[in-house]
Amino acid sequence: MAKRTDTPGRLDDAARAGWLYYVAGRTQDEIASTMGISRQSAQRLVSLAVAEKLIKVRLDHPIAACLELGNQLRKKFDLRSVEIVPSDPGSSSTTIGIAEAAAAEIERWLKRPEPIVLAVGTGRTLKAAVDQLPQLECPEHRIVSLTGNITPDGSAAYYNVIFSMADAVKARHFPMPLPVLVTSAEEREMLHSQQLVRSTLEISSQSDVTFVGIGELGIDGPLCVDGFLEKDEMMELMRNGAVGEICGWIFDGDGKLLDNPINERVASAPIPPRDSSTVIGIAKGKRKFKAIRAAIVGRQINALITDEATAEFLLTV
Amino acid sequence: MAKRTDTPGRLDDAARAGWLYYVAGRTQDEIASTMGISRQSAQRLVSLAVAEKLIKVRLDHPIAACLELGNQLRKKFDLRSVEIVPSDPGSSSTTIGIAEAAAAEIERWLKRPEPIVLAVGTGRTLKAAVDQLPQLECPEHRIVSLTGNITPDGSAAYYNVIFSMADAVKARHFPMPLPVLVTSAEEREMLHSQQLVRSTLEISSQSDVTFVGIGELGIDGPLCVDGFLEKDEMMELMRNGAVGEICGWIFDGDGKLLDNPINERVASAPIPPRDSSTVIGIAKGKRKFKAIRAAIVGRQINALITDEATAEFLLTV
DNA sequence: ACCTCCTATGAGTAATTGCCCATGAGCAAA
DNA sequence: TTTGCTCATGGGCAATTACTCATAGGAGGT
Repeated sequence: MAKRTDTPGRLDDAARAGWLYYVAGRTQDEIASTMGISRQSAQRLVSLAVAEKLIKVRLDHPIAACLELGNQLRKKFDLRSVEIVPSDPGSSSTTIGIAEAAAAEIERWLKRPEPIVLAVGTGRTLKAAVDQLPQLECPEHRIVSLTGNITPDGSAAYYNVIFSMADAVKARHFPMPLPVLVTSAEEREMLHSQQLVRSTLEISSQSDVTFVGIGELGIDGPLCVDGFLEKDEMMELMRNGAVGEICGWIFDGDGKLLDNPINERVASAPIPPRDSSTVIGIAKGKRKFKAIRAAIVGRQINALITDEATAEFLLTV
Repeated sequence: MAKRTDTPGRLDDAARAGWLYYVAGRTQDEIASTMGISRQSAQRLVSLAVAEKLIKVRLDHPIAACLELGNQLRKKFDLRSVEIVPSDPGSSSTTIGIAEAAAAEIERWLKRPEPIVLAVGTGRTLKAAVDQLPQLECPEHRIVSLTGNITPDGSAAYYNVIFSMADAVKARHFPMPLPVLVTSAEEREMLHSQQLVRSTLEISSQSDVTFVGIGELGIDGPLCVDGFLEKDEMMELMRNGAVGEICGWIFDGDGKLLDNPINERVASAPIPPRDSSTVIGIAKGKRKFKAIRAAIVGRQINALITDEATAEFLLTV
């Protein structure tokens, strides 16, 4: 995953080829001859530009069906905002589409003139969204992570997105210098009382807008896959009615945070208050249906970015 | 030009198809079967989405701005090619950046398989560019100098670049065995009628590509600094509207060669014909703004390598 | 100095896309 | 109803693009 930097000019070339191809609309043959390389090399540069996410495509048209679904959802659940993107029935990706839409929404918030605090959770979907962000300069804003950046084995949590975000967005950013899960409620108390952590928690509580992924439970869910919970712990949770999690905070089918030993060990900041702050959940996909519904009805989130299929499910239940 | 709005659903479909194509990365065949239409219709929807600018493509890389500027310049002045490099506001160098870019361009030409004639002018910028060239073997090409290699005091002209070029590039090279300035139009006639000079002039007129610097006038400009003109001659020229020179050929603010005693004494080859040959000007910097602009509008050159700041100036005037 | 491994490159080929044309449906005017 | 026009459609085909494979060049290790 680490990017090769041994040929720094190569990305420049890729950018140039990608620009000529996508923006200027030249063919790869023309690009090849203007850049003095072979057609195949031109093709490689173009796909490199795509692979490196130098090329950002966005669709600038409200699709009527999506808008309508969004409106209905917003009314039904009293949400602050809902964004629906088209479903792609042929893809099993849990990020495609909503990542771009979330990136656009993040960008809109960051382009506001007045200083804001933007909080981010964690997860693959959010990571994919942040990867879509363009370079932005917004020194007036603050970006804070709700979740710790250390995994159980002591390494940096890959899906902690604030570092990726810092690469793209020039703003003050505040990681949470904590593990994701600690060993006991007491340890959490102790860590949270440290000055550095306290001030980060304080900032997060003042968040104007928060972007969070919504994780489903299950042995294939992120908490297990990323090694935060053992299989038997997961089974125990699910027996107790848990259906989803946001930033590690586990909730049941009504979206109520569970009162159990796991939640006592979650070191994440509390989700910013939904009455004073916009908390946008980003998630789609059948496996997440129950978790998303619970997060909404339990008001763990008050805004949503999802896809058509998920929206239709939410309207039927 | 007015778009039909009688089928409002059509743009939605276009948006959906465009989304599936560009964001979800599906093929048009897949889109067609998903949407229940023929492949051709899917293709039409996708191109409609592009034509209606529903699809916004953005390149997130520093050189994107340069490419965009270059494109605008190329269109505005009908240039064959334009290359813009990032400006370095902290540097007052008139060569940094464009020298490397020019070297890359020279290299691209020299790597062409078919034999070409490459002509070079003179000047510090071009010298810096040639110094960036790697060792190349291209015995099939010919490299010719447009300008003489003897200064008024009889020594070799330091900024005559063909000798530096010969060090790096193994090709047949043709210096111009003349002074830069002669004493009269008659002397020029006589010298140009020599067999050796005539054949060199003949080669230069067949140049496929020409690289020239653009000199500004003024008592700090190259013509004065290098001792080709006296201060009072320079003042006289500037009173007559001269703003710049290429290979010693002095032109006014409209890029028209001046009809005066100095130009009659310039022994350089004529600039190769711009309708049949690519003549690339290499220059940047505030002091050269007027000269560059004149060279372009007067079509002394038909291609340009410069930096962002200069490009922005050229777009505003 | 030699060897090995890795990566970039170019050719060939399959897949995909863009374009032109003939056709026919829809619609307005006669 | 007929006529004439426009425009979407789908087939066919040429152009363009993506992928696979074998090879060459170069860095790094022995």
